Amino acid sequence: MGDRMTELEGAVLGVIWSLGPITAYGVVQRFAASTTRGWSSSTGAIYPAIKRLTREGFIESTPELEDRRSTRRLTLTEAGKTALRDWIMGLEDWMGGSAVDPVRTRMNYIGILSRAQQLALVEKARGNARRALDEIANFEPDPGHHREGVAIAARGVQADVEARIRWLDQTLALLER
Amino acid sequence: MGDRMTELEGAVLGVIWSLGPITAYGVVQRFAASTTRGWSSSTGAIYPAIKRLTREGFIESTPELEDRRSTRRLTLTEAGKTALRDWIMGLEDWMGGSAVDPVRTRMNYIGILSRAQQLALVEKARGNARRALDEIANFEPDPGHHREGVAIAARGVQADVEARIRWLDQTLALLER
DNA sequence: GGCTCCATGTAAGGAGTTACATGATTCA
DNA sequence: TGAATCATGTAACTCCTTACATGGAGCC
Repeated sequence: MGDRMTELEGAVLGVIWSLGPITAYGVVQRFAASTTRGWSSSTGAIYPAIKRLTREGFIESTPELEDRRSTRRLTLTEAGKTALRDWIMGLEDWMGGSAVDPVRTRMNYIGILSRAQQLALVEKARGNARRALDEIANFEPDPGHHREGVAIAARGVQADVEARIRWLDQTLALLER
Repeated sequence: MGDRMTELEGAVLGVIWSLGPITAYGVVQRFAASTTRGWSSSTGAIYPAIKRLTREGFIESTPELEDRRSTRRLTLTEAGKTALRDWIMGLEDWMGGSAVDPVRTRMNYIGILSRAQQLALVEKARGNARRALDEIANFEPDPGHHREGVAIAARGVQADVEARIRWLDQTLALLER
């Protein structure tokens, strides 16, 4: 792609690289199963993305002959691997600061709420975070060929959610005081 | 709005509530100045959002008479305040887990990189995070009428980025070993 | 035979991005 | 007077979401 790839396109290349040969449907399932909420997992996003990436020559699509569904197995071409590397290394300067987060965004404006509502909001957020942490703990990744990166990312998610819970606990103590 | 508001719309209501009366241009500047990267701050997103919210009756727009630019000061209507409260309290179950993050996403696929590239990536991410932390430390929020929420959100951002740096430090140690 | 899952797609609509256009005000 | 900033907006484009459509495979 002459211009930069979207996060979805990059992630699709990554999934095909680590889990491929895989069907487009499999890619969709993979996104749906992610513990990280916010991934689309909608066919209306992923199929067109795969089509674009195929058109660029990054994905090779070979039909499964023993299946009369129009099943096709996807793998990365050499150009696709290069594109994946470039996408990963093309981390922008602003990435790695704090991303937009729906909980923090809302927290800015809790002054408009009653104290009871504020407490309810923070407790709800903490409940959400705890549930997410459980989900992460129980999650076992697909047996892809390359586990190291997945394990590192998983620790990142965990550290993130744990820090959030500590923050919410402090906030709760502050508001209850 | 019959259907749910977007994050941008909610945040716009929040900014107008906490900083208003404020011009649309001022709202744009406020987003641009945010330490949280990922906010649009594009007129092509914010002006139409304000238009939608005005159409819904959430924003009142009064022309500034002593200014021949078409300057208008925005404030929230009562319906707008209710909508802001509903948006804040309408935190979905999945919010508060981990959001999509460009650094973590890429980390999943570092297996395709050489060890040198892996180290470069992690170091770059850590540099980004450190810079973000500095920016947060030096940031002083606008003197809005309601500081408590802003202070809480700021602590959240700080905790988030600090956790990220610890994670990246560990990852670096792991990869260098 | 019917239900569930596998598998691939498209159509309509909405929201955000980039880039452009226009003009007033302020300050050196 | 010229440049930077204040101030409002639109047009084209891209991508994502929701919803729908279609049909084969596997299992009870």
